[in-house]
Amino acid sequence: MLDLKYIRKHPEAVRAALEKRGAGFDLDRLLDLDDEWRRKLFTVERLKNRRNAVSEEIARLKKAGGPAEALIAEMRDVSQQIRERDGEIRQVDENLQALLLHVPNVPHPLVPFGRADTDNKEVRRWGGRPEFGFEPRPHWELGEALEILDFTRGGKVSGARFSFCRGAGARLERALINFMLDLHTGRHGYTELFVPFLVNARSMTGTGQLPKFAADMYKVENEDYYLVPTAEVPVTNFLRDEILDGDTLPRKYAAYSACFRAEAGAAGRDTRGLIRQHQFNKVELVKFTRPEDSDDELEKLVRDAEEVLRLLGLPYRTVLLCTGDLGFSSSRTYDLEVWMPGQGLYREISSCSNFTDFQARRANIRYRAHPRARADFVHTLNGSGLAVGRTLAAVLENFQQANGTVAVPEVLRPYMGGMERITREMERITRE
RNA sequence: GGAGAGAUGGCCGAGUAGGCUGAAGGCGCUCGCCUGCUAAGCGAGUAGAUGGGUGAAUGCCUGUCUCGAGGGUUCAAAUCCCUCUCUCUCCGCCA
Repeated sequence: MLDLKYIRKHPEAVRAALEKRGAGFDLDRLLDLDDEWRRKLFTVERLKNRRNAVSEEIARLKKAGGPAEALIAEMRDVSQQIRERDGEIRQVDENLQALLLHVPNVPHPLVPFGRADTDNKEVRRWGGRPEFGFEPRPHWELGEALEILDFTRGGKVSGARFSFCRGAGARLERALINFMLDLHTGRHGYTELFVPFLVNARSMTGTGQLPKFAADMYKVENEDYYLVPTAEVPVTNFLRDEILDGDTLPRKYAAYSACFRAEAGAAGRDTRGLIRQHQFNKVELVKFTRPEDSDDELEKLVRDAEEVLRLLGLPYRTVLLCTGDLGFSSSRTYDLEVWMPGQGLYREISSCSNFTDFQARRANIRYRAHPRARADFVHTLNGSGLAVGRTLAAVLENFQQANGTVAVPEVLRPYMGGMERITREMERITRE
């Protein structure tokens, strides 16, 4: 969330930022509530000051054996007034905080203005699109033909937007996860975390999913547990309510998790294949930095994610999101889009964002620049490194052969027991 | 799930016959002194949030709140009562 004091001091700057995002938000109502809250606070604090002073006086009188009845009677009345006014203030404050949690982050000055994803700016492009001597097929056709992806049984066992990986497909999924984690922890200096897949509402609020996007998530009935939509939530909240030593920054974590998304409002979109599932795997990168370092760290984060695609040999482009396409909590976001030959389009496979102090303020994550310095909010960043299901789909489509088999990218072979090619594999039958 | 114990400042840890304890003491940290170097020693300082005032500013002055969370009793609660959460120990159950 934004700093209320900042909003109070620079209401026009905030208004302009919200306008650029195309976010319809009633800033005046928030400012009015803030004003009301401060006025009421001021009056009740005067009463409390009086109560504190007289209470001391009463203690002194009683000790000296003097008469305190008149003062006690007066305080009875004052305390009653305080109770009433505290109630009013609390009401105003709750409304104010609730509203504040719905204000999105202010876009970074370098973010291009735009209304929709068509206004995003491509910043680089890597890899030639592979030439096929045949019509490349989409991954769901390849996967089903090879019997490594099974959407029909996913539907039977769970429902729409669920699937099974089988045999070499399951192995490939696992290989990708391990390859990504090994790369980021081994060469990019991230510390691996394995995280809870269920988190509480406080965590969901910390990273910005709640309260505004409750409909996008799965909640466990009768429990304060949500299924994580991304490892960003548990990893960022890993350091919630902590004060970090400035010397330990930046802190970089890589975490695999399953991700669960309700995909409310996506009815009819991407109904085929692995692109939009209710459950998918992802390796997430999260950084905690000093405010002055977050711009540079975002660039490095994007490079770390791109490295995965380069090593796999998957063509991609990097896109800077415009103001209108920016996520709620983000100040600046780069998307990586991988080339999908079977569908003839670039498809988002990673999203790397700088949240500045927006999440840190919600989750109360601070640091001290020096041991005596006052604690200040860190900046948080995160990015997919990468979405595993979509990566698997991209591998199938980019490495498909004329005969319907799929070559295994060089870097994955050690993770696949040396397998060089995925062919249709019959169920193994063990005989006694 | 059953029984018991606990939750205090960056950390550890005092504080229950309610008032002068926002909080002893220690550790850590910062500054200064001392020291050939290191270690030790000496002195001072060191919670957070928020309102108001003031300043060009690092700030300074002042009020309020915070001893797991919420509620209650009282003129007054870290201290009494209720509810909840979490942690630890034992038992049960389980991967």
